[in-house]
Amino acid sequence: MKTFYITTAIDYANSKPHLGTAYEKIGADVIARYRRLCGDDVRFVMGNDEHSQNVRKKAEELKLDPKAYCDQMAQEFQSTWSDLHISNDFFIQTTSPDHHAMVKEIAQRVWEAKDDKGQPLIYQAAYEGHYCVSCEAFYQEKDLVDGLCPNHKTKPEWIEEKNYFFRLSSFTEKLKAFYQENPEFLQPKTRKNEILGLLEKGLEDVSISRANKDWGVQLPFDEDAVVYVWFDALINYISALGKMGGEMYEKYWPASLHVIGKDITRFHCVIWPAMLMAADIPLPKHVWAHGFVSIKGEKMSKSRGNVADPKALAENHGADALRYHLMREVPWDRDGDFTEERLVLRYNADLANDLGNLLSRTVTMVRKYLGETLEKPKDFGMGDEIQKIQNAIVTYHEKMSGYRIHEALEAAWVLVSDANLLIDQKQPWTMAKDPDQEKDLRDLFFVLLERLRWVSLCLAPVMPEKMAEVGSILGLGLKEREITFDSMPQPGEMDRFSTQKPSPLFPRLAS
RNA sequence: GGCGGUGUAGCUCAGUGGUAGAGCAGGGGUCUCAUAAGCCCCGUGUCGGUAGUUCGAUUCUACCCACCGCCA
Repeated sequence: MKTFYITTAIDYANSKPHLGTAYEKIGADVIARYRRLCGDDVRFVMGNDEHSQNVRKKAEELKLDPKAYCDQMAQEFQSTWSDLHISNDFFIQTTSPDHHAMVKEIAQRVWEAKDDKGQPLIYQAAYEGHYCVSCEAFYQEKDLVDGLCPNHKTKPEWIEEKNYFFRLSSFTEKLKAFYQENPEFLQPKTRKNEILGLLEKGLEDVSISRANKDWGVQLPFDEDAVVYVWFDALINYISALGKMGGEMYEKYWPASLHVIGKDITRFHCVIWPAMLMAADIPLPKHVWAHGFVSIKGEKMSKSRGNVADPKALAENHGADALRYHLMREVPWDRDGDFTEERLVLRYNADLANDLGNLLSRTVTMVRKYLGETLEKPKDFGMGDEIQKIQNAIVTYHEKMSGYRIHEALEAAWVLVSDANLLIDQKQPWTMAKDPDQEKDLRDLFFVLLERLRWVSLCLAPVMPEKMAEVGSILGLGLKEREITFDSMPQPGEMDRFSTQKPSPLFPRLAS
């Protein structure tokens, strides 16, 4: 069985999940669920990044032990993800012993490694500069705005300390060659162009430690320093699989896909591959850098006070509706805007009017005209309609396997709108009055139920709960994580539908 | 400042060397199975601006403007 290891970026543990992080998790979840339906052995991991100084500071403010605070936040994140129907198999915390051990192991490996010229890949040097504690980054004089951090508008500290550096500069050519040989590694393409531009300029060495003893992973070769958060955080993708060389590692590494935001491609597509090369570990197959969700055209930020709470949105409109809306309105390869008004608009148009009502009218008519159970008609005569289902599925798979989620949804929606059209053209309520047309009526409803069955399968990655409901109304008796596209009866091959009385799947929302 | 992207109907976007389309919203009509849902009809918008290549450009080239991203 093909394995598929998918990860999302780990989140800073010191602020609650917002709509932007939710968007990333939902998109990754859709891909994970899709791969499971394709029959892959999927490992889907996400987690929290806990070694930031901000986390420790926040814990101090709350008078909590930092680790206790991290555990509390991990609970909060997981509860939100669960509310959003995220199907991750594991949630990693970077304060966990397994993660610490892995970071040390990899740091040690790199420490012992040398580049082509025989230079050590980690060396010590003095580091000084304007340091913003909130960013946990150094700034040069010219980057400051009126002497303040450009992001936080706070006065940075002047810090001079001995740091360990990773000789990233030695990897410029290797990475160029890597991108040459793996043009699909980073997608979408615009993000790749940015990285190629970086490589073209040549890479500079990066600091990978901080002089700090009490929060972080201690360097195995210097206990007075901890590993810098980024070097630490990236390693979660491996430590989430347990031990190096362990069963999980052997099975799932290298990762099939890292899903990240477009703001952190440099870490995932330059530093991370270089780290892995240095430690002699295979590189992940793909990185997908998604876009950002804005709110009413504005960037989401705490200072603007427009941070949307995904938990509340899911509670108000249903998690599946929120998932559908985000996946349909915010292209997975670009930025998009979110407003609750548009969510309601889309919900009513697509989910209530088109899909929900289609299910309702179809199943109601079947039960009324032909009874609760519909067997596949003998001498079934609408093969061309079955072919249309198949065509839509082919497009759907093309789009999904290229991670064009919003386009895949469009492809699946063809099945829905064509079904509504077909009903109006055939007018089954008229046919039902003529006993001679019963055979045609059975053919028609078989087609319609087959359409709905495949709609429910194709949309299941995006709306798992609601599509399971469709499945039970159609009497499919499916168990999540047990079905695959291939194991299901193919279009036109279903033996019988034992329908249940439908209740509105997506009740209309007041607009 | 350098590199890259975007700029098309109210909104979200697709698209082509021969003067442009979809969905949603809006207006009108119609069936009645259904969640007052469905279906049908209605879109002239200087395809960001200017110049050029061309018989002809929204589609190619150059420059400019606006916004965005990355880098400096």
